[in-house]
Amino acid sequence: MPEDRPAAPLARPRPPRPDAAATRARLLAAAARQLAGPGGSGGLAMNALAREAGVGVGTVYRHFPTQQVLLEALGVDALEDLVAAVERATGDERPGGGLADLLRRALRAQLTDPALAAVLAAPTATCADTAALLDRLRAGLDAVLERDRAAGLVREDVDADDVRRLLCGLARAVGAGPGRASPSARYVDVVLQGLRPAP
Amino acid sequence: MPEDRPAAPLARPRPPRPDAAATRARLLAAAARQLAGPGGSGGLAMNALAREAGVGVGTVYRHFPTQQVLLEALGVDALEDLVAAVERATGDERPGGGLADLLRRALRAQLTDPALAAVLAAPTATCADTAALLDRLRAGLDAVLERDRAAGLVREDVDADDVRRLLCGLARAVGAGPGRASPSARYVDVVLQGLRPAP
Amino acid sequence: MPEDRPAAPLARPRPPRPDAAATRARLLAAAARQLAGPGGSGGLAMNALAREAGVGVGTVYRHFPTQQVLLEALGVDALEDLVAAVERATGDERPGGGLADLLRRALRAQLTDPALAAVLAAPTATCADTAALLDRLRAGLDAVLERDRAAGLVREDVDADDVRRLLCGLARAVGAGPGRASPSARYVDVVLQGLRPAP
Amino acid sequence: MPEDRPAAPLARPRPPRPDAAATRARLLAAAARQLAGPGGSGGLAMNALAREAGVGVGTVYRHFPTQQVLLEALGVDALEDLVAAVERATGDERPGGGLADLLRRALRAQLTDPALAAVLAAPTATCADTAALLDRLRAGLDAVLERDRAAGLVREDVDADDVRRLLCGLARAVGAGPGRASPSARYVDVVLQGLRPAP
DNA sequence: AATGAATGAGGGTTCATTCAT
DNA sequence: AATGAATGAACCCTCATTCAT
Repeated sequence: MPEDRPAAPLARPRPPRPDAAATRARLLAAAARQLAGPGGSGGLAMNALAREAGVGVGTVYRHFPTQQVLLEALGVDALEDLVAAVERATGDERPGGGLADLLRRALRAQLTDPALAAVLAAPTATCADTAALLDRLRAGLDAVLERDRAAGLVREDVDADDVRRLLCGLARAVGAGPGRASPSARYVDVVLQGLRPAP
Repeated sequence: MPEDRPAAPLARPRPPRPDAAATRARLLAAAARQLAGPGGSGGLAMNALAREAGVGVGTVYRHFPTQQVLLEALGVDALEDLVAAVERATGDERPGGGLADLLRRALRAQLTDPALAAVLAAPTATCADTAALLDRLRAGLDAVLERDRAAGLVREDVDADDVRRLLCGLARAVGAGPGRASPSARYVDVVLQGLRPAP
Repeated sequence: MPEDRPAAPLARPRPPRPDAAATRARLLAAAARQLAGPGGSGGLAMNALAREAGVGVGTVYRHFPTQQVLLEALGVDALEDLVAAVERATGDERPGGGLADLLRRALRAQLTDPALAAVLAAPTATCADTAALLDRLRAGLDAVLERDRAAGLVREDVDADDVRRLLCGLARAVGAGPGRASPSARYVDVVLQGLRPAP
Repeated sequence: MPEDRPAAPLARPRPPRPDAAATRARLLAAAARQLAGPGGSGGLAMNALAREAGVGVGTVYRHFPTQQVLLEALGVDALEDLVAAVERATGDERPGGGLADLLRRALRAQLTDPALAAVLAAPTATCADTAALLDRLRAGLDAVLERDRAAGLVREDVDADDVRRLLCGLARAVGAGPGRASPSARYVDVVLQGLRPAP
């Protein structure tokens, strides 16, 4: 078995040069700063980003041909975490425990990372990675819901996509006023209780 | 006849000339068209608005010095309707009935009129009118909540502003996916049930 | 007869303000300079034009929404002159005289004014004015050709559009080498002689 | 075995490595595709070219330090063919026959290969090869013209460079309208007849 | 009141070219 | 030789806003 041949050239786009990776990281950091940024604009202006990151515009475009691609790249880590949490919850046999936690975590993640909020709210993903993660998110949530539904803990008429949308709504509700920490627990509570089967 | 009175009675903004009123109406109509308009841009480009309404840009600025003012002017009618509904519900002695209706109505109004959604979500109103309406909205909602809370129908820890924010969240949830009619009833249901006191 | 009413509002886009007219003129002058310009680029960069003319970019776009519109505006005077000459030639009964003159004049005009060359070479006009002039050009040339053809002075198989295209070719031939004055007379000669019926 | 010879024989550009030759060929093919390519841009964007050819940009620059060099490299084959045809015509003793054929062929070649058109129209060649070919073209054409002039078949005042320029003009005339096949024969005819001595 | 010309910041994008690996 | 990351000037265009008429 030639375990030591230089690289696995299997359609894997080749390991990025280290300097390119560094640039990419700097760009992502700058973009995150900008997105959360003090202007509050939430915009992802490519030129501004280049300036902020101290690179030429072309470099931004080389790494992220589209703002959408950039956005998804920004959100992908948080999304991965979230998916991992969902899949962990899937493994849990006991009904009821997981969902509350997931909602709380998802809300917190959206508030922390606006890019995640944007990705969750966007109708469709551009990057294959993101799309795959969103699929896993849905599948995992559906599994959790199914389990809890079977235990009579969740309404019949709510599926994973409803949960995703309600999560977007939660983030918005929290964002629509002053105070970010205090209300979010209550709002999650409201939705959680609302997800139970009608008495 | 006081033909020579130098100015209008103080602070009362002289009744607008009929043609100015017509212009204003045309502007609002054009703006509404644009906001809902095709392209889904949702933007309120002043120049485009002027063109669409058949006036000069300057005229737009004369009527609406700020985009925020324009936005509030656009949303004010729907907001008035909503406030009226809330105040009607206030008059109703029977607990429990009004809130569901109000939520449904408010959600529908937001989906119909993006300007209302924006006004409800905005932290602060610029125009005195809007601010007053928002105050009345809060007062009315608080009254309704208080009544229902007293009847044990609503959680203790939710006030009018929470309801406003949750309404914004509802609009977002509906907007974050395909299908606008079907899910909205369910989502309102979820929130309504979630607003009840924990069992 | 109310001869003195302020203006004839007949779908005429209203007399431009004098200052706007001046700006427009400055823009056209700058554009002509640029087109002939030392960079030899022949480009019509809107930003560069704005800089050269000392106005903001927006102003350029206000006057000329498209580079094509600008180009046609640049060439329209020369085109009008040419059309006038053609139509004058049309009035001339004597066969044979006019065509030589027209070709010479058209070539000279193209060499003087690159915008005219571009307009003549372009497949289609964007502005109604230009299109109308091109139509008149064709009609006039066809009349001249018909007259001369009837007198046995011009080949049967050549029409106005062929003449237009050959004129573009002449301009190119002159431009494809050093010396602009001397060869052009000869080249026109060649084409003129070539347009006669084969012996 | 001279394993240690420091460099290739002076000024003779060492026979290219076979893989380099292949790369070069791929680049030329890709460039030709681009130049004729859809979008009709006719541009020779180096980056796009590299992508299309599946090499890095650097490689493009290694092979063709300038766009001009690339252009000449692209056109050189067609130019060689043309020169060969001219020199064959030179060998022909009979006056009159060759020129018509050469013009037709040259026009066709330009329409087929935009790079040839560009090279013929360009004031000066950058590459020695191209320059040499252009010299041979001129010499050959002059020989043909001289022969035909002696036979009274060609005007006195036209030389090889005029023919080159008229050829550029022909290509332009053909290109300045719809229909590429039909008019070109006629246009060549016009020029051919125009090149005869005035009657 | 109304007009619309002018402004110019700013965001989007492309592309020739250089250079470290 | 080859690579491709990085650069940044230059263009494109939109739009909020001001101001003289």
